[in-house]
Amino acid sequence: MLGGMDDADPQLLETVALFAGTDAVVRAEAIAAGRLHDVAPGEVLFHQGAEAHGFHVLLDGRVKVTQLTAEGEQVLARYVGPGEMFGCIALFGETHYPGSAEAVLASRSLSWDGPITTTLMERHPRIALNALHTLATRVHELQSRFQELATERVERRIAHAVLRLAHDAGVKVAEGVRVDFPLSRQDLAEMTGTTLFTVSRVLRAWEKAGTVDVGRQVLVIRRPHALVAIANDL
Amino acid sequence: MLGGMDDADPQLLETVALFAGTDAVVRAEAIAAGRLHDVAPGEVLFHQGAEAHGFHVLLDGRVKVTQLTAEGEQVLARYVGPGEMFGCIALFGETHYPGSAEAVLASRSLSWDGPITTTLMERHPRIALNALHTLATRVHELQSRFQELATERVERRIAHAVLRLAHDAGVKVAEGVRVDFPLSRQDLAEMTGTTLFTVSRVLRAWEKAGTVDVGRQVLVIRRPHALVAIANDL
DNA sequence: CGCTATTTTGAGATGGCTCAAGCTATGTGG
DNA sequence: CCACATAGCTTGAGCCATCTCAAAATAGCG
Repeated sequence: MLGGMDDADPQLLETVALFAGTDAVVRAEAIAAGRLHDVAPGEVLFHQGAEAHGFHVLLDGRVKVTQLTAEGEQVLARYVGPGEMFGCIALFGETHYPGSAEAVLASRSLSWDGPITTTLMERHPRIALNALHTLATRVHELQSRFQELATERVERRIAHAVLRLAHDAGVKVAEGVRVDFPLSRQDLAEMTGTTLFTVSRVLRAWEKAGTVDVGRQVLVIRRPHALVAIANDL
Repeated sequence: MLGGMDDADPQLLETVALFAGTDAVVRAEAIAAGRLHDVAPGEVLFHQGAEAHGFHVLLDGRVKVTQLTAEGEQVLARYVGPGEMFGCIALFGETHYPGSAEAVLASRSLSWDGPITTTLMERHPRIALNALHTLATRVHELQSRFQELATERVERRIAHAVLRLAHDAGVKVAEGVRVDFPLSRQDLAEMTGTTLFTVSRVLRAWEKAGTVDVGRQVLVIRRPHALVAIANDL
């Protein structure tokens, strides 16, 4: 973790949705005003309940955002990929982070504190509109997940979660598509509102049917269309 | 439903969060650019799947936003109260409404189409920042509901839903706090991911314990603290 | 090569769903 | 003003998807 951004690559934000439609000068200004963080897998970027000190964009790697309940149960809010923003709820809404962010791969992020973010957006409304677009998409996705949890059985929910992971974090390999970061049964359970035991049974059944290959924290989707069929209850 | 806003009350938007911190001239400009809609209970403001034709602010009344699944099950996304915006996901994110909006009381709303909204926000970044604040709060609330659905049993979830309704749409009456619009067992079931039968049993049990009074589409909370105890599993 | 975290599998318990039947406010037309 | 229709609600009984808990197997790591 380090500050001092004078030597930073000016192209860092070129493919970041938040800065879409802004010109290079604005992006350079933003890079200069931000702080760059480098974290190793397992390192925590911020803790649930901590006072929000910034708003982040992930440049590289993968970050997992979780929420812990009062009873000690954990829920996995989402995995953040390169180019996505995170830790933004605290900044625009609450004053404290509603969840924790932990790197699951070596990651690099750029962050800005509240006043800087506000100034940036006031001067460049396009950035605020981009952020609105992203948050609107997030609300929509959360509503879909809520609907799934409210109306679908476990197997379908897991199928949806796996398809989403394949789409957002899948890399092509010989046998199909592999999720590009370590993913345990527990993680999948926390995403879909079930237990690691049930996830294990479901994945095992899929493996026997030749739909996926599973290993320790490894998931390879062999036949995506079979999962689509399960997800859509065909 | 009517357009032509020349005779509209210039104070219409004074207490609307989206316009907080803007001056009267800007609000007058916004009112002039918007369309006013009057709807009776049961009337639909927009249908799920329809192309988004606008972004709305509720001035008076109460609107229910629902989503229908491919299998025909319904989920209740939220109730919208005076001063809140709705139908905004479609505008900033998707191009079609992800849900339907139906008035549950006589209601009045003001709406703007996409280009007007964008122009307004580009000229007055404060409005975009206010919208960001609102959407961030929505994401946070949705995450809480998701967490509840994923980790809590039915009775606690219903208690949370009822407390939220009392807070957002409660009016003081002699016996306690009444939810100020017609609310069926089915509605509560669609909010909490359960069935109307289970909701009926739970409310009945609470009534016997003196915690609430229930009737046809009527709900009065007599002892909020008892519900808080249930919601927090004390 | 042993330690530890992860995963698998089994057996039993159960919360909440399903479906059927009856009940009761509320509104409506005669 | 009453009989009736209707939408909303209650209650019961049986079932089953999923959870719980225990124990063993496996894989990776130091």
